[in-house]
Amino acid sequence: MGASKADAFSVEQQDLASLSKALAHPARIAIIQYLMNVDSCICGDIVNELPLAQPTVSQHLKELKLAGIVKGNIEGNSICYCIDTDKIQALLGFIQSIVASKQANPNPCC
Amino acid sequence: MGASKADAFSVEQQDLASLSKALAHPARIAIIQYLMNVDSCICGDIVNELPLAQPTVSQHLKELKLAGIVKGNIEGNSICYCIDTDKIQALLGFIQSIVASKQANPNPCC
DNA sequence: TTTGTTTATCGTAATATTGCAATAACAAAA
DNA sequence: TTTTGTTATTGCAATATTACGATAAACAAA
Repeated sequence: MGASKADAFSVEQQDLASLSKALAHPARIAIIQYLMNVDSCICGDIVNELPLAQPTVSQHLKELKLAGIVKGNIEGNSICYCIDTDKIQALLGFIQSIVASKQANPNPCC
Repeated sequence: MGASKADAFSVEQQDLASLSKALAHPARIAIIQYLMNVDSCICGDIVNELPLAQPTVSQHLKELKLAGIVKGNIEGNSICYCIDTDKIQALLGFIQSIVASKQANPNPCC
């Protein structure tokens, strides 16, 4: 036996896990931080910013795109990548609810 | 060659990725949701709530504990697990900043 | 001490992720 | 058309994760 019993969980649980997984690599965090700073969205030089080869960066971008955290526009020769906040709001809401529930209800023991 | 070039990234990027990785499995999302609902923190029956065997649940709990998202107190025979919001605040801040930066700065192209 | 209950650890098989060289795909420029 | 620049895809090796049976460890209650 081995991996992936994910189907036994709710769609919401799977979605939150997928979004988290998209953020679960330092290179993908770095890509997001870069996209936040650049703001002019003249991406394409993301490869130069990261200590990784071009195919690896492309693969990480693909995962971010698939998770709906980033979207890309073809812009002539190169591609313009930007942050997409639609999907990530669900994860934001979940993490906010964790913090809020703890504040509203300080645990009796720990 | 293969996996793990994580050392090439900043500590902050690694920390955010680690926190995200801890959330990157539906079982661990389910555990957190359960701990939020129970609020009396009489854990231990988490195993009955999940479609997974006891060693697997124990392993997921260990990962959450290691990431600092959950902490456990020995309570006589069983163990009382609760949510720990200390570490997760960093991830909350990061995701908030993603959404905020996009609102403050709607991209020119996508 | 023995028994039962509860959680952790070990060992291992199945599967997923990561990283990159090689190469393809494609648009723009020459 | 050929060349150049840019991003995607393929294939594969290295490594990490997931899941669980077996077993250990810890402790309460007989």
